[in-house]
Amino acid sequence: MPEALLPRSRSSYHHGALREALLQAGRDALVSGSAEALSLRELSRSVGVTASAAYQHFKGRDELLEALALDGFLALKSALHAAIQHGPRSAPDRLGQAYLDFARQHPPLVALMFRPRPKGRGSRVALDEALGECLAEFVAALETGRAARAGDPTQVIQRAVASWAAVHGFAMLGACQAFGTLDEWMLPAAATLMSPGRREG
Amino acid sequence: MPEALLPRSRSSYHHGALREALLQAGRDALVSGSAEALSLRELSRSVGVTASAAYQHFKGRDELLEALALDGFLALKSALHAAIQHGPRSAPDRLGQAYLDFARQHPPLVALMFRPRPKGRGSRVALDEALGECLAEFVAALETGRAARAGDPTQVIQRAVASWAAVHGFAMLGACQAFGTLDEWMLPAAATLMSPGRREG
DNA sequence: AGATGAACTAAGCAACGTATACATTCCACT
DNA sequence: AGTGGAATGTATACGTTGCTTAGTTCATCT
Repeated sequence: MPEALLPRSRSSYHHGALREALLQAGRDALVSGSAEALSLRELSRSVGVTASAAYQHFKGRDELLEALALDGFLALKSALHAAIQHGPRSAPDRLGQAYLDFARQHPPLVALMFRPRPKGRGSRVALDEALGECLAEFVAALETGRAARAGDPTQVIQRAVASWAAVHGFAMLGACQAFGTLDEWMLPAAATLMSPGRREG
Repeated sequence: MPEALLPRSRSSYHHGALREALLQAGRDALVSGSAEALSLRELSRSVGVTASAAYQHFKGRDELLEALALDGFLALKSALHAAIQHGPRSAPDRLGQAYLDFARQHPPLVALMFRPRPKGRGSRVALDEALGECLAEFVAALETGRAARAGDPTQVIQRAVASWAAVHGFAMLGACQAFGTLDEWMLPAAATLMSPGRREG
């Protein structure tokens, strides 16, 4: 645990980095528990602070969850970016694998990131931005293949979203443990969908 | 509202069909609100009964949610079954369309149905059964094409799950309103993924 | 008629999210 | 250095939630 997230001194009145400490506690909680079970009071308690203190940094529980979701998208983007840089197999394959790994390692986080949005909330621009950056990684992965470069830009994006949807579907079905764990054939099937230029056997 | 869901008489002590009334109230609540926001107390209140009464029919809130999820899977199965029976275009296309329609019409329900399962809960056999019946509809849709019949059974199922994952991914990305609404190209792209024998222009 | 068990009510507990009022600490200006 | 205001924390309280326990009413069976 980085020192910066601890109170500056044992008896310090001010925490010093409460917002980040709360987010870190939230990340930790999301490793094993669902976002629904995440309690603002318990988070505050775990960092040694009153519940009301959290309201200095978040408008409420929902805004904290939104911050955690944004955090998750940034982490996902990093993971995808790292995956397509180098390694065996094709870039789309590596991207898909990285996506499924991420989803398998943080199921509650992914559920939080992609939960249905309440009707007319237009205030999620930061989330949409991060979403766009993730899409850019899909585009980048597809553009490493020469075939994809031929299509016009909108078609490239369309293919990127299709790829995203495919791996995301596998990730979600895997997370809810439909059909046991899909591990045996999930990965090859997902890879198949990820590479639109080829067909399986 | 069917008469069977109403109390037998105005001053009746016993409700008479409380379990189904609670489920119906839950379905109604899931039309506009998330499962997280669903309150057992408010549900009971809305059907004119004390909260404790619900515990005669469900072990707790979670079991009620599970019953609603099961209900959702049965509804989904019916929708898929009806879709592949007849209509224009191919059966897989119709199935995919029906799936996306269902997801768009009941986003909170779908989120509940496919939420990540808590680790070692083995008591969801009914849910797994309904899941299997939905998968059967995907298999049936794919088997209307002659190409799919050639593969061995495990490969057919693999293709069915791949199709499911593809449309499900689109449904989820659509539900969380990534990229605005994906309507413009979501459907054709999804249809592309659903029909593994063809490729888009 | 009397008993038995299912379905409900009443009352109460701990925990939650949130709002308000107050206390403390830090920063910037003089 | 001293001071005032903003930032950041505490204390407390309100209403709601899930759930438990103990009592009440009803239907049914012998």
